[in-house]
Amino acid sequence: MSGGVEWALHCCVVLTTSSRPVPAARLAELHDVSGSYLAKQLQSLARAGLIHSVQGKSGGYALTRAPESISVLDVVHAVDGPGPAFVCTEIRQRGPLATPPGDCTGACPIARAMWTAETAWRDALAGITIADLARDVDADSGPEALATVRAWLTGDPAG
Amino acid sequence: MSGGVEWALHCCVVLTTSSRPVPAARLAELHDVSGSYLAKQLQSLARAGLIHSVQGKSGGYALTRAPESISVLDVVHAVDGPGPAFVCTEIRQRGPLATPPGDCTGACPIARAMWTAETAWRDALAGITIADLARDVDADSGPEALATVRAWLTGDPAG
DNA sequence: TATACTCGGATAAGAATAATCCGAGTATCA
DNA sequence: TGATACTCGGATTATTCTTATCCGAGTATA
Repeated sequence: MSGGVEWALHCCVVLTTSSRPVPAARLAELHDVSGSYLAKQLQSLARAGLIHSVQGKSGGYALTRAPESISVLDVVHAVDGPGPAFVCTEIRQRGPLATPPGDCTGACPIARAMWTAETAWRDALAGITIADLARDVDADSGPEALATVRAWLTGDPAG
Repeated sequence: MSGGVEWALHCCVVLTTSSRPVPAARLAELHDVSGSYLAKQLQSLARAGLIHSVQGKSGGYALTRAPESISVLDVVHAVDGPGPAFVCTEIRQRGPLATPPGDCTGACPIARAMWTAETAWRDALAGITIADLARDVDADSGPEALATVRAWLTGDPAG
């Protein structure tokens, strides 16, 4: 799993505090990460339609949908791609004892087992929304935490 | 997820057919994969205690435990390592609005969400054993499939 | 006792990730 | 209305991890 997922999730959570677009550079400064690279993750989120970009002087990124309708799985798929983590190379069809292609109607038992587990993983991620995460942050650090973030994000660049 | 997991699982399944040690080179030929690299995965399995190596002229690898007591999760952990796929870099403790370390008693909500999903994934893999996979192969390809593999593995090197 | 076969760890090549840069476009402000 | 300053966007490079390979240590065999 690429580390960009963590950054993307944190960005989505803090974006729930601001209805105005937030520049990528400001998000990078808030999290103390490379702005040049965070831009890449934000572009992935934008391509997936989770956030939308606003160009121009007071532009930036803002959530496209309500936080309740953005699942953690949506973010993971946007950043890491929707493909399965386990890729079956059809080993059973290779070697001297290869299974005839006619007998390979479905996926091989090993791939089925791995994909079943991945489905459980995806179902768990699909059941958690960005709104849930924001609520958990409130529960952990108190409501003033995200309020402070909101003020910092929308405040004066001199900070 | 590294591709070696697929090879390791296939090797464990075919090893259920033979009580005698099977050389790594023979397993590689059966699956038509790089013998030099498959050796690396088998060594990982041996270090984890899932298989044991026998040196000498008629040596090779054999399962250490009964197939019913080796879970798919055991194999994945042996090859890919037991660490979590999602690593939390404690972003909340960085930047101008860093959360004080005193407030960070537990994992942050984002890490909790990701790790909950990983637990679901591990639970699914822990519930499937190598014996289950071998039974599924029988169901898919018929009992003669693994019997043929057994004969080929233990048979004359001339093939 | 010599031999041939086995595993085991240390060593290079390749791919994917992580990080960076500069050009295209738009709302702002004079 | 026009110049400007700030924004995003894709193409380019460095680094880490995975993949692949090789040769040396050890043991049952004959």
